[in-house]
Amino acid sequence: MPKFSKPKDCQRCPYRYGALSLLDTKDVDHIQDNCLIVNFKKGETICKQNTEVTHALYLAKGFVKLYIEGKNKNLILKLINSGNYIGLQTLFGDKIYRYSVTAVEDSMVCMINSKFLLEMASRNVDYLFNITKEISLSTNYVYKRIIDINQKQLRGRLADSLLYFAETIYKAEEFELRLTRKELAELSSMSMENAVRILGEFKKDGIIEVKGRNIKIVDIEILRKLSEIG
Amino acid sequence: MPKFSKPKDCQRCPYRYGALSLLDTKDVDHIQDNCLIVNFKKGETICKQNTEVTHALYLAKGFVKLYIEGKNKNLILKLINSGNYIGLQTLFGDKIYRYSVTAVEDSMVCMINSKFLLEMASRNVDYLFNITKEISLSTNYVYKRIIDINQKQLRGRLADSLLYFAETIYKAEEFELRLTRKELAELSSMSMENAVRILGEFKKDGIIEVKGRNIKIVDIEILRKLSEIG
DNA sequence: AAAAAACATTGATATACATCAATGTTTTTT
DNA sequence: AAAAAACATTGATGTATATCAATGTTTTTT
Repeated sequence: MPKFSKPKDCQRCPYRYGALSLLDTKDVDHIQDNCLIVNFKKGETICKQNTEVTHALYLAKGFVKLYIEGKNKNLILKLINSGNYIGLQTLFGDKIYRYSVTAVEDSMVCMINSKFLLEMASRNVDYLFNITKEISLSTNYVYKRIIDINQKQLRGRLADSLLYFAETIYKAEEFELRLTRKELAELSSMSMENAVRILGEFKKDGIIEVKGRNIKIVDIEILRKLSEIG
Repeated sequence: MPKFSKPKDCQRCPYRYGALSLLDTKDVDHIQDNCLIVNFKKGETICKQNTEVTHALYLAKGFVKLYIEGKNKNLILKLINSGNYIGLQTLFGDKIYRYSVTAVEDSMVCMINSKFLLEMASRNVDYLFNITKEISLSTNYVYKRIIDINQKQLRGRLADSLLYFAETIYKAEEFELRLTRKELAELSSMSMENAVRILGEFKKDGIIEVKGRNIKIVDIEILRKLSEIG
């Protein structure tokens, strides 16, 4: 079960949001007053699709997956590392979560009263500008995803996922995938069986090395090519 | 070929953007100074995927399609009626169009220098707030599209498109579809042949009436059900 | 008004992918 | 340490959908 606590000192918090520097001391203190720290254990749900948005969610520590729940299967839209807000656009849109977020690893989330955050944003142009930028970039990413899902086939999509890990999530060509095969499949928009099969193919072809959840990318250029041809 | 002209009086323009009222007279005049009106004929490209964003595009008059160009086929993400900005998030993101926009009907577009618009937005919180809201809502829409494409099958997706026309675009259950069958297919993420086939099925089942590009929805409830079950 | 081009329709065929099924491996629980 | 549950792998089968092909209709061009 999630454990709650109040933040002590946001100003000097090692996990604090970069753009907090755009606010003056008083506003940061206000955030602190309107914030609750919640700790989630691996597998716990941080927010649930179709429910009302009452707080802005800032991922201070941990690793989470953001996914859309479909009838039979889910689609993992992105993985989020610490130091980022989770889905800002829901705050400004119609205030209903379009997705669910679950902790892939134990995570610490700062929940900031959304009404308060909006009010504060509407007083601080620089801060709002920064948020708008983030929303925009994340929208661009969804544009990329939608066309990849729509047009690439299995190999191209799995290559995309592997590149996503190497270039965006782990920033390394060797990493321990912290996802199950099923989750890898949900990220790549395919069945779990096919994710396994193609992982095997890539391994056989010497593009990657796989040992359980440890993956090493041997030939990233081929992956890039596979991603490109789709 | 597009015809250029300078706006005469944005303040009293019948096609002007609703949120212009959030700006003072001086800023509206500034917009006017930094704006160019361009008329596009049906079929002409308004902006092209992967090119640099230099202007904000406001659709004053007309009807356009916004689509992502893939290798073999395109995906129409949305249709845009007059009175709306076209893809605001590109202004705040990395300034590269993630999509192309083409006039479905003759259209009049106000092109506002993007640097100027950003500068002005960063001085007018209310205006920026309004823009952020629009970006957010449009992102939510893409979230919906991505899951529909990913999980629904042909019938469900075509039902979605028909409901989109009836509820959002034409706001009527009888309308002249201003798209070709190929475009309808690109909007519904399927082959043109299947779009035709399923349209035929729906007709045979008495759900819609079709005569060329004229469509009348007879039983919208069944469409809603088809959309829901996917 | 004729010719050309674009658009629309329908059936037959091919295929990428999911689903099903059986079995093995690892992790968690008791 | 044993049992149960979750996770992973591989092959066989089924199916939704794209592609191919042929033909008809409408629109545009000359």
